[in-house]
This record gives sequence, C-alpha cells and structure tokens, in this order.
Amino acid sequence: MSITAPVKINKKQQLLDSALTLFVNRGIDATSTASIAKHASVANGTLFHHFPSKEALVLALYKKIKQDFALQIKPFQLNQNKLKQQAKRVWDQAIDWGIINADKQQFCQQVSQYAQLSSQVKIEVLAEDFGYLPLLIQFGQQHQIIANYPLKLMVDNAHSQFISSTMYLINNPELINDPVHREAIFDMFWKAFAL
Amino acid sequence: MSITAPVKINKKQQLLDSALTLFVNRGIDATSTASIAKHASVANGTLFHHFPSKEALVLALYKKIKQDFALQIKPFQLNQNKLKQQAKRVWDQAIDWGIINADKQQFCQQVSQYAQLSSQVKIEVLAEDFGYLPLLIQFGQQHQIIANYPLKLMVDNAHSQFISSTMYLINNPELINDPVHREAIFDMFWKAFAL
DNA sequence: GTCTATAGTGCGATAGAC
DNA sequence: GTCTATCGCACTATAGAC
Repeated sequence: MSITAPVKINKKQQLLDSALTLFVNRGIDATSTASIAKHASVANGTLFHHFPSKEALVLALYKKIKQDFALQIKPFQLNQNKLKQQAKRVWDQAIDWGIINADKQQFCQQVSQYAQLSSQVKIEVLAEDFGYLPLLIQFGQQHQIIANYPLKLMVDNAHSQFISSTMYLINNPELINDPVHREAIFDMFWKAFAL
Repeated sequence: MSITAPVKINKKQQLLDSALTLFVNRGIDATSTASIAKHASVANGTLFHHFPSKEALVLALYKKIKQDFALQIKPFQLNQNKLKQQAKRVWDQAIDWGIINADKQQFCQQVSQYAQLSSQVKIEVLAEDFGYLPLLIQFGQQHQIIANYPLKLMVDNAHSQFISSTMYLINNPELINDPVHREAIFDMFWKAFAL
C-alpha cells in the first residue's frame, strides 16, 4: 500500500538467496555466516534473528528448494498404453527444473553430503519429492512394461541417473537443446528399466 | 632388520589412515588437522612436516586411493563375442573394490564435492581410473553391440550408475551377496548401453 | 526487526628445541 | 623426523542499543 516503491523485499529471503549463491560457489562449510549477511546487505546479528543457527539456515533452504521442486512435477493418471510417454514427461519436467535451477540442484547435492545435517532429516525430505516414482515403477511392473528388479534399487538408480544427467547438461550448457543428447539421456534411463 | 618387532609403522601412513577414517565419519571440513594428529597418535606439528597443508593431505590421500583402485581393474583383450561377459567382469571388479573399500569409496565421493580442491585436479585424477571404459564402449559401438550415444555422456552415466550401485550395497550390506540384487544392478547398466 | 560490537572458541600453520 | 608451545586469525553466536 506504500506509494514509494519498496526496493527492500524481505531480509529473510535475501539471506536465503545469498546463502544459496555462496554455498554453491564456495561450499557450505567454507561459507561463513558473516559472508552471507554481508552479501545480503544485512547485519550479522540479523541472520541469527531469523535462523537460530547456521545449520537451521541450511535446513530451511533445503526444505524450501525441495518443496519448490515437488511443485514442478504435475500429477497425472497412469496409463499402461502411454506409460513410456508419461515417464518421459515426468523425466523432462524434472530435468528442465534442474537445469533452470542449476544452483538449487547443486545445493541439494551438497546437502546430501553435508555431514552436519542428520541423515534422518535428509531421507525424510528426499522421500517427499520422489513419491511419484515408486508408483510409476510398480504400475509398469504390474502391466509387464517395467522389469521386476527390487523397487528400492530401481528408485535409487533412477535418482542417480537423473542427477548425473542434469549435472551433465549444467556443465555442458551448449548441449541443453541438442535433441541427440536429450533423447539419449531418456533412452538410457528407460532401457535400463524396460522389460 | 630389527629384532624387536617394530609396532610403529610409518607416521605418514598413520596420518593418512586416520585422516581417511575421520573424513568419512565427520566430513572433510569438519575434521581438524589436530584431530587427525591425535587419532594417529602423532604430534600436531608432525602432520605439517609430512604435508605442507591440510589441502595437500587431502590430495595425497585422494591420489593414493585412485591409484589403488586403478590397480584393481585388470586389463584384458576386448572380444566382441564375449563383450557382455567382459563388461560384467570389469563391473564386478569395480563394485567389489568399492564394497571392500567402502571408506575409500565414500571419501572419493566427498572429494568430488570438496570445493577447496580445484576441479582441474579432480578431473585429472578421475580420468586415470576410468581409462578402460571409453575403450570398451567404443569397441562395442564399432561392433554394433553398444548404442551410439555420445561417448562422454555414456561414460558419465556409467560412472554414476557404478557409484550409486556401490553405495546402495554399502548402505544395505545384507544385499551384497544376494544374486538377485547383484544381477539386477548389472542388468540395468548393460541394458541402458546395449543396442 | 535490525543494528554494532564483541565474547568465546577452535582452527591452520609456524618456530624452535631435541 | 618428531615434539611442544603458541601465534594470529576467522568463525559462530550473543548482548544490548535503537
């Protein structure tokens, strides 16, 4: 309602944004809370007003990003005659999100190896955003489309292929719109799983 | 040549061993040089006699491990009629090494995300231990056994599937000798690549 | 809610005796 | 080559004014 356009958004959000940038460029441990506050043009103590500790900041950022990713994957009705196309749609949605949000993608990778955060917390958050995948695999197995390997192993393999493919495109941005690479990436994933 | 059996081996090696243990359990950044020296029953300053800096210690350990791994993969003559079996032999050798040396495997994963080490160095060391893989893929492509996806993409995908499979078995040790899981792991890898 | 100032801690690395 | 002792610094987190 203010007439003078408020340039300042939200100090808390500024801190999260700056933290993401610095974490990705220098690593989480190598980024001091002081440097985050400075980059966000915010006082040192203000950071600890919004987040009780550095660890809490990391966790808040991680949860926010995973939530953001989950919203990207649109739900749909599984159909055995179109399962491959449906899988491709999910796959492309996920990879596109990873490419557009390369920094967030890389931060999630950092968190997965961040020893200061309990592995229990990481597993809980991770379980949310890949919820659709076990359903798709089981549906495919029931209809003789997808091979009957152990489910958890398949989810793990799919996640790993997703991460490595996205990282590959992030590190070779000239290939992002190359159909040869994009199709090869999905092909390898699908062939590994198909009956 | 000493008659009294010398319990003390080599302070330098003790430091590398302790560093590996502590890095894997606490993370590289979270492990102080002092704690490494203490765990190795060695004085603080002795660490810096053998390694000019903490970063040098990390790099020395990383190089030693990658060398160790490379020795594990026995070279052989590629044969188009046995290529799948040959691939399986290499694959199993690599996975077995990763399981037996779970700590070393996990440390390499940590290093790959360790921002303090220049990515140039990491790429150089990594290129050595997967030298046989591009050859195997290209040979398979020439003989219409392996699909013609871009080579670097395939190497990346194979590496990623290798890491995730090994980690999966390390985290679920009761499955290490389960033939269903071991065969599923290789099957997914091979099917992704086969024509 | 935001600031300044600083307490308190633990780190990487060095100096110098043995 | 190994030790003890310690320097100087940067870090997380807190206290208290505004």
